[in-house]
Amino acid sequence: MERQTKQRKVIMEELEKLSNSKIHPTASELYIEIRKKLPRISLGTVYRNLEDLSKEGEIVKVNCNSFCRFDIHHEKEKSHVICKRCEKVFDIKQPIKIGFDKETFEKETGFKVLDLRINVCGLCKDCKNKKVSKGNK
Amino acid sequence: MERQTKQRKVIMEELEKLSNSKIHPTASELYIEIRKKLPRISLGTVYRNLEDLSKEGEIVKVNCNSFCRFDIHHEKEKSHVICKRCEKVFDIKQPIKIGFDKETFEKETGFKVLDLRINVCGLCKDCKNKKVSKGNK
DNA sequence: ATACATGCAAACTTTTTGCGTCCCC
DNA sequence: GGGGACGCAAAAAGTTTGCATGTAT
Repeated sequence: MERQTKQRKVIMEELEKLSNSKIHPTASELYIEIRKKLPRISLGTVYRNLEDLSKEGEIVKVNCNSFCRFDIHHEKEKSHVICKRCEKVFDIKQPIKIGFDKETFEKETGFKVLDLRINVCGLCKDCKNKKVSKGNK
Repeated sequence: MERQTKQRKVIMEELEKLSNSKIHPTASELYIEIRKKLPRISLGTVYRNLEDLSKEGEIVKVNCNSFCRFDIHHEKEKSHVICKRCEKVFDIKQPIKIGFDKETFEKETGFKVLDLRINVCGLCKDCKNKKVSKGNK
């Protein structure tokens, strides 16, 4: 049903490659990378495809503070570690077990659960040790 | 240490009132509400205070898709239910239990954990039943 | 008194969109 | 061939910031 364009294919490939290297790029980081293969691709196309892929459940959009990062969709309940300062996203080794019964919740609330996100927010090793005055981001 | 201004006080009061009514406003929704009490307050002030309060751990900033919503900080591990379509944030009654050992994680990774967020993403009762064509948001 | 917060408006960043063209099915 | 996707550029939306002024301590 979705048209398989050159652009869409390369976007998926690059995101997959980066995600496998534990890098979860922003739209523009991915755009820069993809331009090495498709120099005429537009940022709008990257955004449009990432949005579609995310709606289809092919990839995961992780909301950081000022922008989003993207990850390929391995499992339904993948957790992400997010640094509040540099806004990088890291993976977590083993999945976090959570006591949540989707069926009961849906029945009780009428809410349709599409996915569960566990975000561990804090400061990464690099940012933790940087001194910060009030002004810093 | 933090200066107790009229603005800051009212922002906190209003957010508390709304949160207690299970409403988790965006910055501009809160701004509109606050202007009823402080007509000359600026949106910049609302943003500045929300940012500070969030850094101090007084409130929680919940990243939805296109903007953020705010909630007063009750517990360290409060979960939020987020509708992907209307981007409203709902509370969840009982806390979700999760198998995550902060100390071990910090020791293993060097990451400093500030808080844990469980986001249940999906479609709320109202949005679930609305027909959507590809164009819709 | 003075340092910090505010109001205002302009700027910035990220993301979305309209439109004419291209190309996948 | 036709409709959906693309490139381009402009716009939108949310958030941040510089500066002069006001105000909490």
